[in-house]
Amino acid sequence: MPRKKRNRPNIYDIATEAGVSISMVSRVVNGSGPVAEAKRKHVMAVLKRHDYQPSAAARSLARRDTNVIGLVIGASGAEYTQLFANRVLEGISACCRQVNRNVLLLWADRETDPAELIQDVGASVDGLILLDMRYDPGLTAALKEAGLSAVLVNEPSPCGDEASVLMDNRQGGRLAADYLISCGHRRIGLITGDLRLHIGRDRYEGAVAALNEAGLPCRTDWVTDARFRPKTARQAVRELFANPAGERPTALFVASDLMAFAVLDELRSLGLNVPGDVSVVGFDNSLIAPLASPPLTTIQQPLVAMGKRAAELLDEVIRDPEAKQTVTLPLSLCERRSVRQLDS
Amino acid sequence: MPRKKRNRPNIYDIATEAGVSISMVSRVVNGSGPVAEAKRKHVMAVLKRHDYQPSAAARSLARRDTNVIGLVIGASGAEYTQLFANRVLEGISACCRQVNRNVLLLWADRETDPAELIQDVGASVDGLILLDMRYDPGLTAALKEAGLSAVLVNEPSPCGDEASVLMDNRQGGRLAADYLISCGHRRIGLITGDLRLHIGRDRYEGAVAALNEAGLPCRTDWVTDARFRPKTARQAVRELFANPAGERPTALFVASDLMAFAVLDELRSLGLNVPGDVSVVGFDNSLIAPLASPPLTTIQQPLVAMGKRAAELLDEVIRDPEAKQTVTLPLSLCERRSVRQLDS
DNA sequence: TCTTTATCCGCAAGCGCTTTCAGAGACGCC
DNA sequence: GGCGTCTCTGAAAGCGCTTGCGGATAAAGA
Repeated sequence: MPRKKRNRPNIYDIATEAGVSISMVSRVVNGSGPVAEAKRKHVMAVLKRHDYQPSAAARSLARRDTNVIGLVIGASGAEYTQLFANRVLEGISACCRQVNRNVLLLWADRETDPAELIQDVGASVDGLILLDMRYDPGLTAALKEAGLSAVLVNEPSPCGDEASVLMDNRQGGRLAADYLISCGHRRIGLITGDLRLHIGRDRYEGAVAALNEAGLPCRTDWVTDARFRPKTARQAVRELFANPAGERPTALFVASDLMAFAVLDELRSLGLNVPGDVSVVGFDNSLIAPLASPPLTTIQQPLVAMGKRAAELLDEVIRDPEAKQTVTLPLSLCERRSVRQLDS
Repeated sequence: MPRKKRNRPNIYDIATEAGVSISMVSRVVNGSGPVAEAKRKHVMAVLKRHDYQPSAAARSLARRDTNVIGLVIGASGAEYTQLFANRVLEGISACCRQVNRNVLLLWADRETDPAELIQDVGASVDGLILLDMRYDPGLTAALKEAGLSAVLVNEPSPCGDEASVLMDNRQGGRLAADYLISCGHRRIGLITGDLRLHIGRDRYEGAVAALNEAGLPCRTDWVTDARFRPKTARQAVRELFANPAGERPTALFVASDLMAFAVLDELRSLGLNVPGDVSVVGFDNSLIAPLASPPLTTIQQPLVAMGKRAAELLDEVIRDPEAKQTVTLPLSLCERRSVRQLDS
């Protein structure tokens, strides 16, 4: 281990060269305390000249904070969950860069105990953003124990113990159904995600609400809980369109792109044309949506915005632990070519 | 800003309670220096009892290192590049966790100047892993300037200035072609990535080499440089199969899953069955591969392994900057259902 | 018993920065 | 001219940990 780079100038070097005390330099660097304008300029110049960069370690030690937040990415979902994680991360990163905060990456695979993880890194971060972690009461305890603030992303905090940022799945579901309705569809089928999960339930309820408000009955034989599983979704389609005699939906709202993808494929193999014979709108606007055939109209998650907001929120909560709140971001519609305008 | 959690016990607390000096505690914690076994045990017990966790900041300051590595993720590629980043990240994370090192996340969007970024974080990391960053000579300079070691992932270091971990695209291309050949295919078409990029070129050359070794001519009218663009790949397919009279390939090697996806779709709309009429193998084994219809046989990138290796390599390089080397990892075949065994 | 070595241990000097506190000028006022 | 009042500035005390070095203590050789 090389002893030290020791090339970087420290605060003493700067102070000496500028002919002032280190306190002076510190104040200039941090813009704290009163400093005569002339002197400030002068020190500033020396600072620039040397590309002075205060030692993060020393600063942390003196300030008793770290200027670092931890981002723990849960591996709760399947791979495609992580597909979303990226965008969120992008938002977080952008925000942190602005306020000059660093983000520590914590990967929580299935075996890692969240509490343990928190304890491990507790000393090296000011706060945590928990992404796609299944909530667990022990978590709140661990956080308190470590004296850390946290914000949950994509997971509500049951007792309001933590701040959280969510997307409005209900509104998303409503959006999808409303869109279909506005395109003239009256016979709309629902292939939902797992109704035992708030995420699946909300999307479903939103859609149903929209349907009801439009005076459209929600036929129970046209809704299937496919549990977010593409295979199950496929089967749902087969059942839905099995009977050539019976009445069929002209449009399907599918609660995830992944399922929608399978639905599209199944429809095709049934000889049904999309959007000619049946329209479909998905949910997520994941990377695969534009790749589908036809490109999938879907509901777009505000991923980057969620990341940004989470970072901001964490900032607030670190400053004032009582400021915790939960913010819910709206989704939007991303039109592509899987929905047909009915001109009836 | 709350003054301080100040609940965490520090080394003095431990020392006092154990009735020894802080040096003792430090030695026990770090397993350095000679310590009588009995005392060691005793101190250890106190340590456990309090869940003592040394302050990272203080330690960094004293040791003049940070125990943190930076992972800078370039946004060079499109979104789907980041799709891969995730897995690599998983590998890095796993490795770092083992050696108890932290990883700092640096997001380099298009506007961020790498050199500037390096200078910014230079003080807070011991080394850098550069993921999907286009190489640029200024980079080496910036690294040297900051006194940082680095390893490049997915990008060779032109002058060997940095360590790097790559995947063997050439071998991958060869693997794909060999597989097709072993399945009895003799008429094989190639839809390549951008041949001006090493990544596209290598995959192409590998395939050609395999073809040649099998005594199969590589018909120039059967290879198209589609530049990694799905649209262009589509068009290539149309041209390839336009003439019903002419001889057509029975199999296609497509240099990326994304293109392969488009190829599949185009073939379908041409009324061609996969794998009945034509077989296709992709490259990447991205998330979409299993979703294709039919599920895509493809070449699997050793993403997680690359991440692991990169982290290990960085460790070595930090320890001994002269130890830089470039390691190349092999790809493997991931069989699914888009290739047919010819029983001719 | 008296060195000599080996083995353990604690002292104290940092690491580079922040921040309190009190002192030093400068200024205006009575 | 003496005295508050301000405004700036520097000295110094940490923050919590590592580590070189010399002093104890114990074991061992003379």
